[in-house]
Amino acid sequence: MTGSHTLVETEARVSHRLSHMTLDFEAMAVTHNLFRAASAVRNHLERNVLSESGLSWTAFVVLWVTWIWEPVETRVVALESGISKATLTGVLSTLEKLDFAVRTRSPEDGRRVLVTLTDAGRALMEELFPAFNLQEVDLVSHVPVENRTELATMLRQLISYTEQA
Amino acid sequence: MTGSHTLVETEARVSHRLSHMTLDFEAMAVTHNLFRAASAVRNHLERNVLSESGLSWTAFVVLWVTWIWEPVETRVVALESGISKATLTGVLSTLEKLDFAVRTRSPEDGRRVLVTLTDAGRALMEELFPAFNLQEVDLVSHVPVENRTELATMLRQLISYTEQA
DNA sequence: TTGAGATTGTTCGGGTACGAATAATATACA
DNA sequence: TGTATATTATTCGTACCCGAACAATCTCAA
Repeated sequence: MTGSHTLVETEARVSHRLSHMTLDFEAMAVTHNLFRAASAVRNHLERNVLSESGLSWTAFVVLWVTWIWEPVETRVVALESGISKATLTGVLSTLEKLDFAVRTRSPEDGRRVLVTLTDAGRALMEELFPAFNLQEVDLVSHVPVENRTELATMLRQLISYTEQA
Repeated sequence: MTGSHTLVETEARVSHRLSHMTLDFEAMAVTHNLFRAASAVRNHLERNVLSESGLSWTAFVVLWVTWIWEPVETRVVALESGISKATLTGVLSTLEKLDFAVRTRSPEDGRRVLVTLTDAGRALMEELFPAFNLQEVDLVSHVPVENRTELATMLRQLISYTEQA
């Protein structure tokens, strides 16, 4: 998953390609590992928890957000799920086809659409979420206990940068 | 980008939904922030560096990997880029159409395909990569200097879990 | 040397993923 | 009252994304 080359090898190669430029390898390592970790963890959870229920990663996240905040506007679901409105439209159509979620037009504002889970959707989440969390525990088991809170904090600091812009 | 709800609110809601179950909220916070950070940083870099060159995130990563290791087998490119072989086929077709990369069949092994950059591809990377790194520096500026190496290390620990499985 | 098994890249089908354009609805101001 | 402006979800076009099935190629033992 990480690839066959070490970070040191990669840095040496990059230095060679850009020996005339000043680069911040530490910043590079952080973003590089951030994406490797995210995709590795995501693929792992998709294969070990989500695949049997036929749910994609994004579909699960949307279901999760809805489960917590229902009834909730699509605008909020997209924001909380970290996807665009356009993407959400497609994912919601999938979830409606699978009979896990329902769209309702808001009575107060005709532009808004509210999302709710079906009973099947709620049942699925009650079964899936604990299994999901169990895998998450496994996943972070390689990070020393005393560092986990700090890791979450630093990740949040990364997020905070993009928010202000 | 983070959404309108705080982590504390979310935890309270989740507790309410699953009050009868034991959950590890710290593990949850780590993976949650991991994905938020990855997608936030990715979107930020796509908008601020990649958009003007018409390159997608994945196309850039593939180009980057090829740039460093060329000539390189597609199998390795896929592995290093963190995408599947199937996805790479499409991305490489895009890069060939844009005249940034070239596919060559390996002389020694008829199954293998080697990837190389065109002159245009190399020129693009020499221009793009420093700009990219500059943004990366900006991105990590909110993480205290003395913690950055540790952050990279912890992310690598997350990756290491999925490798063994 | 031939044929079973492994490896590699592509194709296929279905589902994200985004920005831009669009249609429907609501708001504000004249 | 009406009309410009803003806000919302959807549609559209293009590109990614994966697993599974596939065809081409290589390996190695009988």
